Amino acid sequence: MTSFQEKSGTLPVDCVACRASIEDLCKDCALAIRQVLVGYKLGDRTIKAGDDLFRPAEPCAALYFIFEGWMFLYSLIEDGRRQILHFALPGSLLGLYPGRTAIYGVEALTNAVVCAIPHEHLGPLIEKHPGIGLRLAWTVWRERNLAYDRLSSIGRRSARERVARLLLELFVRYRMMWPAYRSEEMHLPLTQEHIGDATGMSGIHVNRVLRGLRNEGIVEFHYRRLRILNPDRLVDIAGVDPQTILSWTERYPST
Amino acid sequence: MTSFQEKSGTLPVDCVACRASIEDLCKDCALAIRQVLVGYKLGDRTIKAGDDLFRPAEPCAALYFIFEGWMFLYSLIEDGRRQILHFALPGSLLGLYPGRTAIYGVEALTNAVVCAIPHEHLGPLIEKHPGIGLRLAWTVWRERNLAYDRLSSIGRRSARERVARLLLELFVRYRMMWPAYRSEEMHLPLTQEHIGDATGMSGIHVNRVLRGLRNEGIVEFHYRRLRILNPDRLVDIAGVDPQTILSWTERYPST
DNA sequence: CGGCCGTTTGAATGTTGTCAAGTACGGTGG
DNA sequence: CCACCGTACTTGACAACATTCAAACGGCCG
Repeated sequence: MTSFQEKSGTLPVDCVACRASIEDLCKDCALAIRQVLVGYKLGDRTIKAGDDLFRPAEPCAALYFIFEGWMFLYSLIEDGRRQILHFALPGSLLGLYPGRTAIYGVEALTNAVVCAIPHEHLGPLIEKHPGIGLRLAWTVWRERNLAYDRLSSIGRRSARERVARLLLELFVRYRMMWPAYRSEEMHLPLTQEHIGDATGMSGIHVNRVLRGLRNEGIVEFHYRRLRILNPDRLVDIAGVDPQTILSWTERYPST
Repeated sequence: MTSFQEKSGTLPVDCVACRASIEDLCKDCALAIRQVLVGYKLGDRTIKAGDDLFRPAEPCAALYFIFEGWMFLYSLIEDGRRQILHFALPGSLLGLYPGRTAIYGVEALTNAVVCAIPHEHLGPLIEKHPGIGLRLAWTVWRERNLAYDRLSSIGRRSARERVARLLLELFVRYRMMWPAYRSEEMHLPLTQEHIGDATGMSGIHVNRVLRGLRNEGIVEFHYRRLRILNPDRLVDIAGVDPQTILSWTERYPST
């Protein structure tokens, strides 16, 4: 049984300096608004790799932002098979809307830190700062679009194309967060099983596809290390247009 | 080239009485807020069955609500294959956020009427009525959850289960709109091709699956007429829990 | 060094897609 | 009312793709 009340206490997140969580909500808001958010926050929480923030069908009492670490949303079916719905990087929004039980679970891939805003603070927060409501909607909207992208990939593309698309997505989203490291290599904390569960295929077949991509000098993924050898070919195989790739990383339009 | 300026003129939607479009945003808002929306509206537009409201990659200049008719969101890939992302019934939200080109297209399955709120009116509207921002976020959140449901279905379930789930979803969502007709029969304006494009399978295989379901006395779908013969079995095959089914139809929590 | 987890590979099986041909429905014009 | 036409549905045979099962290998950590 997980409860957001058990705050870590040891790791107070600095909301004002926080690059990750608040970016989409408050990039061009006055610094003041960030400080406002601090007032509505409940506390922070750390989750160990492999643990759940919440499980499927478990009530979820707060709105979370990931401050640090990788997590993923998943759903389970009766026979134990799992579908990964979304990989959540720092800045992702995690549980919205009070009194509802989540239809999916959230598990940490690495050790992670999330900050929580209790649902009952949400109404007052938005009354005071209406702009945040629209930004919230925009953040969810983006996640919805990403889900739609994945839907086309899984529904209409071959195993090879699906794997290529997922690796590309994770690479692009990761690199946006640390643009300083302009490397074609990254630490990707997944197993081939995870990739299979995210792309709707068996882990074993993921392996075969990866071998193919490696032999052709396109990408290498081995023991949680991803190397993009031929970015252009990868984009080509993934079959996503540049427009769409941009949409994975775009920020709230500052008018 | 479609443009929202070409208002129908012939069919002014009555926003105050409108059951469909505004329900989620304003169910327990004062009637006054509905009247406010009228002021922010641009006009209405009719779309003939088979026509697009907008095409993939086409800029989308307004926020639309479906007032009447069935539509669907789709994306296309190079070789012409299509993935249907979502079937939109009256009340669905259609294009959010300014200056962006949609990554998908929207086509009408039946003749349809939508009402449009220009993006530039959105900011002022929400400044004045902050509650609407949160409701907007909630609406999008629901669509995101629905997309996640579909993702598990397509990614992890057999053809038979996927078809069952889709028919169940459409039936449940449809019946919520007209609860008066408590019939197990409905007009479902799709071809088997549509079902295939939505479930990630070929139209031909959809046919085989439907034959199976018909032979077992579970559902009949023939020339746009859907009949649920054995609801319990259908839910069972679709493999969705009652909790999830409820989430497809739930409304904004009135606190 | 041993054990464990994740990866790698092969062979057999199964599900779904493709191709090709035929059939039924529903609307239109005579 | 009927003949006609186009679209959608139906069916079978075959091929392609992905899954499953089983076994071995590899890195990593105690």
